[in-house]
This record gives sequence, structure tokens and C-alpha cells, in this order.
Amino acid sequence: MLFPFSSTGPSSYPVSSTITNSHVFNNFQGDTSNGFLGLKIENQVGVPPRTEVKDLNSSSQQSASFSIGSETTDQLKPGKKKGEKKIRKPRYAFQTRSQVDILDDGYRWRKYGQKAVKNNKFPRSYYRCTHQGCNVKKQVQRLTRDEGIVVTTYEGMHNHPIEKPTDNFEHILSQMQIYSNPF
DNA sequence: CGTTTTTGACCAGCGC
DNA sequence: GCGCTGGTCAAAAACG
Repeated sequence: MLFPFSSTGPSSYPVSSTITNSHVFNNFQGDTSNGFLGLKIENQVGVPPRTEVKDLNSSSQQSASFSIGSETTDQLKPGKKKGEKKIRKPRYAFQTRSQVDILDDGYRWRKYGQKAVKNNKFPRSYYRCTHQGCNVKKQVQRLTRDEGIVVTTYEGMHNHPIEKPTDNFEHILSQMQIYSNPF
């Protein structure tokens, strides 16, 4: 039940992320119609990452849903740096039901900003992938009406397999096999 | 000691 | 043109 290799069935991949405990029971609908990787919801009980401890109830019913309009045609600021094209950035939003903000998907993120949004009492966090050349950005926002809902918006695609934290290498290898199919 | 988080400042786009 | 809002930068603190 760990990682079914069914090409049509749901692909759940247990990835540990931060520390050692990797109680990951994530069933993500591995549709990947756009070649995007699935998300991973972790519910670690007892070892909070480093920010602050939410109340980690065991009612971690994670249900990711891809309902957001993917390609929001937003344009960037024109001519910011060297001949950078001001194309629209496809965004992939994920609504995930989780108590923790840190939804570790196996990549290494560096937070580069945090802004408070109107109509939300929770701030929005901006993360960026620390891999060289992999300028994937992600922002995590929590809905104020539903505290249990975390909207994670990904921007760009990773051109790197997956950062391997410090877990069982074999497991991650298996996951990477799953991941390296779409392209 | 290196890396990441934090937090205010800064900047660009949009609305009025 | 001004002010607001959203997004990024960067310096210093904090963490391992």
C-alpha cells in the first residue's frame, strides 16, 4: 500500500521531509495532467519543524483538489532584468486540508517573504526553491474562514528530481522513478 | 560557521 | 498623480 505503481490508480508516495518521523499517509490523485508532481501532506506528531507548533490533531483528513484555474494569465512587470520575457506564469493552486502550513513536498524551499493579505488574518508566505536554476516559487496561504485549508500555489516547474532529505534512500529512489515519467 | 528565517523597505501595477 | 495592494529584496537575527 505504500506506493502502488498503478498508472491509473492513485499514487501515494510516502516522503519524509524534515526530521526523522515520516508518518505520511498521503493519497494524492496522481493525475498529473500537466506534468506536475503531486503534493505531499505530512502530519508529523511531536516534532514540529521549527516555526511554531500548531495543534496537531490526528484528524488529518487531507484532501487535495485541483479545482483552481491553472493558468491564470497574469503578466509580470515588464522588463525587469535582462531580456526576460514577460510571459504569463502558470500557477498551480492546491487546496490542501492540513493543520500545518509546512507542506513539504520533498523539495527544499527558502522563504523569501511574507505578506499579510486582506480578508485574511493569516499571512501568506513566499517560498522559493533553493536549487540552482530551479526558480520555482510557491506561496502558501491559509484561509481565514477555514483554518484547516491551506492553499499552496506553485509557480513554475522543477527541473530537478527531488531533494532527498535524509530518509531511506531506497524509498526516495522509488518515488523518483514514479516522478520521472511525464516528460 | 553556513544556511535559513524574519521583517521592514522597496518597487511595480492598478484603480480612482 | 497618488495611494493601495501584492510581490521581492536584503540585512540581520536565529538556528543547527
